[in-house]
Amino acid sequence: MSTHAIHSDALAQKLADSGLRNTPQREVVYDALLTKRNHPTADEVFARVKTQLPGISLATVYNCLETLVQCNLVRAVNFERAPTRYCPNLHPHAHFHDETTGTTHDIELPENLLAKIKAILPPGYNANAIEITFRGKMPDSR
Amino acid sequence: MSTHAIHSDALAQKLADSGLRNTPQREVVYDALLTKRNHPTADEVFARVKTQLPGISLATVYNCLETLVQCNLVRAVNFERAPTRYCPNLHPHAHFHDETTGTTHDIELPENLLAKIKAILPPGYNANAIEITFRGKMPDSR
DNA sequence: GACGAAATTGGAATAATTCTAAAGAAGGCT
DNA sequence: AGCCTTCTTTAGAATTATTCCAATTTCGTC
Repeated sequence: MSTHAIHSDALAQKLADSGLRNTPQREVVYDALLTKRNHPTADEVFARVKTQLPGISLATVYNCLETLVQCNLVRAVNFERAPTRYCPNLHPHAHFHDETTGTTHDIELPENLLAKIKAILPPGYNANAIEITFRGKMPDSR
Repeated sequence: MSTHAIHSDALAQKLADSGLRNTPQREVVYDALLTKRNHPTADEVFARVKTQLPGISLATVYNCLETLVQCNLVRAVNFERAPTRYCPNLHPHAHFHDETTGTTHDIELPENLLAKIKAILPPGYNANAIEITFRGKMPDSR
């Protein structure tokens, strides 16, 4: 069984839950994110999936990514007006943006800290998403 | 002494610290942010300052806002590819983006919590900026 | 196998921001 | 005061990520 096929079941399931169809395009896009988890942009995903599905269009890549975000299989990560990046890590986590290399890295976010952060909201404020982003330098960015 | 003048001293000081000049354009842009602190976009700032300096250009508004950000007088706030908003609140704080109205609100961020958040970074990671953004619904957004 | 809905496609359109080159102000120096 | 250099502003063009559009294509269902 290929890596591709391993994930396609979970994908098909989530899509079905949302009343959406599974398609080759959605599979290769999702697979591209899972295979190399370095927060690619839509353009980068496009480049990757073209090798597997040469006829795919950039518009479709955008559509598929949006669909995956809607299904909660992928998170869209925005950083200071740079192109949106996509992240298949569903655990609660923050992002660290390395100024030197421009790369983005996941930072584990303990549940109890997440709770503490949510607790700073005044009563009545109801957050259904939190985004925490660091900018700075990493040990090995020379 | 006008509100305008009250702030222009601090502005002139910070600009001088960075080797930059004070100009009428920079003053009215900064004043526009201080007078109505509702996280305006560059376009909104442009609309405000035109009443005081009719000949000002949008490019200049962008330039001035960028200058104020460089001087650490203003923070640029980005939320999911929406136009950048500008915030003259220099205290450490998070942002809450109300899904219903599209408005952005400052949320006080206690120093010790900020320290705890920074502490999740692995050794060697050096953050010089943190951005924390909530998305959700506020009590009074009907 | 035909029908209707959903998905994909290429290209045009959008919109925030940045770039560019020229004109305008401002401070320093003699 | 006058000149020189540097910084700033300006208008408009350019850029670029993303979305929109209308026309196929695909797919599940009857």
